[in-house]
Amino acid sequence: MSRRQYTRADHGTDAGAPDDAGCTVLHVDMDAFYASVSLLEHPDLVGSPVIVGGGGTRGVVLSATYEARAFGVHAAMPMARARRACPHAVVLEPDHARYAQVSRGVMALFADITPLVEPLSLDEAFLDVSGAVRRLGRPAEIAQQTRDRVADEQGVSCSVGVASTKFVAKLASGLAKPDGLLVVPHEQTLAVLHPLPVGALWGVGDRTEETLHRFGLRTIGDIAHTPVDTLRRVLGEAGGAHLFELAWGRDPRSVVPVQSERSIGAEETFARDVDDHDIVHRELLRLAQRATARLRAARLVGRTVSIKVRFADFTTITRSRTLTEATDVSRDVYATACSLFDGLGLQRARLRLVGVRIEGLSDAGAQQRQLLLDEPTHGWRDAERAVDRASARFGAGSVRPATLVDPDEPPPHHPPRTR
DNA sequence: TCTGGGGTCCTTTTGCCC
DNA sequence: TCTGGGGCAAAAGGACCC
Repeated sequence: MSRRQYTRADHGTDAGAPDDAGCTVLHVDMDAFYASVSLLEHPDLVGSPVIVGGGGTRGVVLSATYEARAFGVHAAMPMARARRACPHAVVLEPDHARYAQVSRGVMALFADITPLVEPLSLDEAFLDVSGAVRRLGRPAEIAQQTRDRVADEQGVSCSVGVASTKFVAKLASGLAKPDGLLVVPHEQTLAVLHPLPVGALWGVGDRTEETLHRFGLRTIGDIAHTPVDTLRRVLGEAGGAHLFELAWGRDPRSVVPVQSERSIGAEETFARDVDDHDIVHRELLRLAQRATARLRAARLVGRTVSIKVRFADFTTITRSRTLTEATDVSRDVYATACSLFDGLGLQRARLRLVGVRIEGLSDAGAQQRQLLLDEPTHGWRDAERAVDRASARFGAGSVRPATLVDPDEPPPHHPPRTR
C-alpha cells in the first residue's frame, strides 16, 4: 500500500485504443493488498471499512480498505490514531503466511506471461512484455489480461501502469488506482509528468519534498527546468542528477528478474521501553537466531554484523563490525551483536527497539572449503542445521536455547506425525 | 499524533596505507 | 623524521520504499 496518492491531469489514455507503441514495461500493483487478502477470509466485511495492523499498543496500519481510507486512514499511520479516525472500522491481525501464499500465486501468473518479472515486494512487480507481444497482443491488451487473471485466479484486484520506462509505469499504476489500467504513450510522458507534485517522484519522501519546497520547486516540471548543477548542490551528487533525469521521463533501468539479497535482518520493538541489559541480550539472541535461520534457508553467509538501537525518544543508532570470515552461525552473530551493544556503554538508557542485521552476503557454497578447516564452527553449523530441521517439523521455537525458555510456559504440544 | 518490520541506496566520516 | 594527501574500505547515519 503506497503512502501517497495522486490524481492525474487527464492526459493519459485508458484501455480504449491507447498508443502503446514501445510501452513494454508494465508495473502491476495490487490494490490494498493486505486488506484485500484478509477480506478473502472475511467475505462478510467486503464493502466496509477494515484496517489491517499490529494489535499491540505500538502497531501501525499495514493496509486499509478504500472504505477506511475515506476516513483518512493510510499505511504506516499509528494504529491508535487510525482507530480514532475511523472508530467503526473492523481491525484485523495481519496473516503474513496467507499474504505470501497469494503473492506466490500472483508472481507465478506473471511468470506465465513473461520470464522478465522483477518483484519489488509481495504486492508489486515490473513486467517487461516486449517478448510477449506476438503471443499475447499489444502491451495494453496484455495488461488487461493480467488484471483479469489476477482477479479470476486470486480473487483480488490490481492496477497496472503501462509505459516505456519503469518509473513512468510505476507512476501510471499509482494514477490508475484502484482497479484501473493506465497507458502513458511515450510522447505524452512529459504532459502527464510535469504537472504532478514533486512528491510523486519515486525516491522523493517527506524530507526531500520539504527541501524542494524550500527552493520553490513544487511540480516535477519545476525540477525539469532547474539546472542540474543546482539540483546536485541541493540534493547531493547522485540524487540531484537522478531526479533531473526522472523529471524528463528518462529512466535507463531495465527490468531485472531475481535480484540477490544484500542483507538479512530482524528487529523488534518492545511492548514497553526496556533498560535491563539481560532482556536486551536475550532479545539479541532471538533476533540473531531468526536472521541466521533465514540466512541458512537461503544458503547464504554474511561478513558484516550490524545492530540497531532505537531509544525511547526515537533517535536511532547503528553499530557494525566486519568479521574475518563470513558466517551463518547464530552463535557468532549473537556474540558480535552483544559485543557491539556492550561497547555502547549504555547505563540505564530506555530502549524502544533493537535489531540485528547481516550484510555483505555471499553464497554459502563458496565458503565450504574454509569451514571444513574450522572444526569448532563446523560443529555449531551442524547443530544449528539440526535445529532448523526440528523447527521445520515441530514448529518454530520447538528447539531453542535454555535462556529463551519461559519456566512458566506449559510443555509444547507436538503435532501428530504426518506419515 | 506518536511513530512496525523488512529492506535498499547514498553520503559523510574515519582510519589506514602508502 | 614529519607532514600532506590520495585512495580505499569500513563504519555510521539517514532518507526512502512497501
